[in-house]
Amino acid sequence: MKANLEDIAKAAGVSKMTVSRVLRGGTGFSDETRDRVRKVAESLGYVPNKLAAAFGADQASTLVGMCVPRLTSGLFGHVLDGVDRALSRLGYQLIIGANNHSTEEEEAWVRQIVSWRPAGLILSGRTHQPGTVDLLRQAAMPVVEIWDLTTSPIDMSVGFSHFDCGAEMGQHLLRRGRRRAGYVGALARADVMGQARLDGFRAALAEAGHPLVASELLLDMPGFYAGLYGLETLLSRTRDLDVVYFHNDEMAIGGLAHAQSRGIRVPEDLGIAGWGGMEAASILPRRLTTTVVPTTAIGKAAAEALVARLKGEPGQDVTVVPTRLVPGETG
Amino acid sequence: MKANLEDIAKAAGVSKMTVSRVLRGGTGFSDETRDRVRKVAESLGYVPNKLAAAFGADQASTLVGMCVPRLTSGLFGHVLDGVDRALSRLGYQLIIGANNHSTEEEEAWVRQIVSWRPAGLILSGRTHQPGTVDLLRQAAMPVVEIWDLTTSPIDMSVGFSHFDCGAEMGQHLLRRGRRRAGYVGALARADVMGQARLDGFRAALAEAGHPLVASELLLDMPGFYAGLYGLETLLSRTRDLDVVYFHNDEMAIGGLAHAQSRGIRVPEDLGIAGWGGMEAASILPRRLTTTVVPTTAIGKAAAEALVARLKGEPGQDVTVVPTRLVPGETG
DNA sequence: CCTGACTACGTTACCGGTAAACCTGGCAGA
DNA sequence: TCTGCCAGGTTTACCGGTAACGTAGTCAGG
Repeated sequence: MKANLEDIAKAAGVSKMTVSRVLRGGTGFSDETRDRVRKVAESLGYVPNKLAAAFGADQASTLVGMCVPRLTSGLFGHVLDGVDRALSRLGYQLIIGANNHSTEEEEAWVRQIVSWRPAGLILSGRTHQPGTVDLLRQAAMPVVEIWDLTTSPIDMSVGFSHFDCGAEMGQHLLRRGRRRAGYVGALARADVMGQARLDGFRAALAEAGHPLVASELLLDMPGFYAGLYGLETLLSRTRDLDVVYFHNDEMAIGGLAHAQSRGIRVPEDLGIAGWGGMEAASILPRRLTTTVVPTTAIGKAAAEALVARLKGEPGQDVTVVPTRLVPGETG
Repeated sequence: MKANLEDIAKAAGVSKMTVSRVLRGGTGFSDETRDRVRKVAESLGYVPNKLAAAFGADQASTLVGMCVPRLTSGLFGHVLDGVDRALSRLGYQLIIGANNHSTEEEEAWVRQIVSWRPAGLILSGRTHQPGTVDLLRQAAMPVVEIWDLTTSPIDMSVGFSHFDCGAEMGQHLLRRGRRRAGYVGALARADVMGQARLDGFRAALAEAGHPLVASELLLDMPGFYAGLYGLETLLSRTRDLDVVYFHNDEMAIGGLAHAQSRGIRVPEDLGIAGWGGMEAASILPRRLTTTVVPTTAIGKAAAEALVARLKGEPGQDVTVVPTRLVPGETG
């Protein structure tokens, strides 16, 4: 990388400050100067140095950090997409990381990223290490917590309540006449948001006087196989269930596959419900009963909240992005 | 962000160079000095400034850029995951972007990222704008092109041949006795890699004397619905097919759903084959015939090739990561 | 006792931008 | 004619690190 502002300045016969102003589209130069500088910059193949710019100005870089639980989650892929579209349009660059549902890994990541002095951060979830929160508050950095809503965010929050998702599904299944519900989940210890859905589900059932009969929590990635084996295990312990709520749609589809292989009729013998709203779920022979999460909208809203804060525009600290329970033909 | 090296230096009664050496774990200081400096840094809540470090050293930052076609693709989620795990373990940070299968968008992204002077880049595909290639060659930056193999990479390449994938599937279906094949794809104009698979498929069929009968290329995201409608459209034009090859597994599953809804028996009336190896495909009542792509392995290999280059270790320029055709029960 | 090597630091000069203060010539108005 | 102002610049002083080099003190060996 050879050419810098000074090289251009010399070649164009102006000072490097003038070059800086021209290339950043400021004012205080004639049209001829502007054209000459631009031409020289072009011919020298000048590539701006954001490192120096962000460092020198000692403020607002155009880096934004985003930390998600897992990069392999289809849902978070859409959230990332929403964030990326909104930010790249405005000239920001996105640094990502995965915390594997661990607040310790999240803290390590945050420390790395903060040392790049980013314009802002987007974190997933409302649970963080105390040190993470201290660091971010002290740095007075714009932070958006997404996915799981909190009324007392570090800075801003965009999302919905996982507890309410679980409760709503519980109420729905009760209205459909289900009385003996089970639950199949995964990553039990680490995934606080899945846990919150289970808590909400359990609470809704208990309140109606038909408490959760059994649950199976696997220490595994929440995918198709986990759903399949999870339902198999659950049914081997307790045959007497009339509906099973799954951690997410992938697991629910795994559960459907297991039911089909055992000749269990869905929804006659057993109801099945998922969570997340993956596209595959809506195209099954029987549409999956699930909760659709507006993933891209959350990403977009988070990015916009962050940018509004950066520009000093007023914006609300907490943005609720509603989920939608979609009654299918499986529960 | 208040404390910097100088603050620590003053508080510890040493020069800031000594603080720099201590905090970076170098040599040239006594144990007492080390302990004192560390203690002071801790107590002041010092957060290193990588911006200044990368700028001052005027060389290799710990940023790595990665550009994928779409962030919503399940396959690329796994590639990202492989890259992220390998890089974050070594202290690198990942900047991502999506090019939407457009080399123009890719070039815009590359220009943005190069101005951060990253340690290296990972790009998807072998097709780039001439300006992109010039820029990268001139910057002498380590670059790994992944996904579609090329024998003449900008710098390094990790992947497999999409043409060969298509050809192999063509040969497989011919061996299974299929003679009248169709193809359903998406994003026809922009997705050169999907196009390469089609080319390979077409070539294999033609060579065997049973050329492709019909194809349907949708200008849409390659998802379940596109597969469903694509097959419907294809069959409305040409009923006389005995197998259909799809752009990817998601579309193939959409195709399966359409076949089921129309009472078309798979594989008796119609064979169906996909590509990619998504987990869902292997759990269908009838396992999908598809090509499994080692996504995570490609990400890992790309990251490792990049790091090897950065450390000056010898490594091969082209790494072939083989795909695996998995004969299922649908084709 | 002098020399040379080694340890444990300190000093200085940058890296490539940006902000802010500072020039300067020409022209309008008093 | 003098003054003030404005367009169109230039100059200077950083930002927070790092590399390269300088230097005082110590110690062993000849």
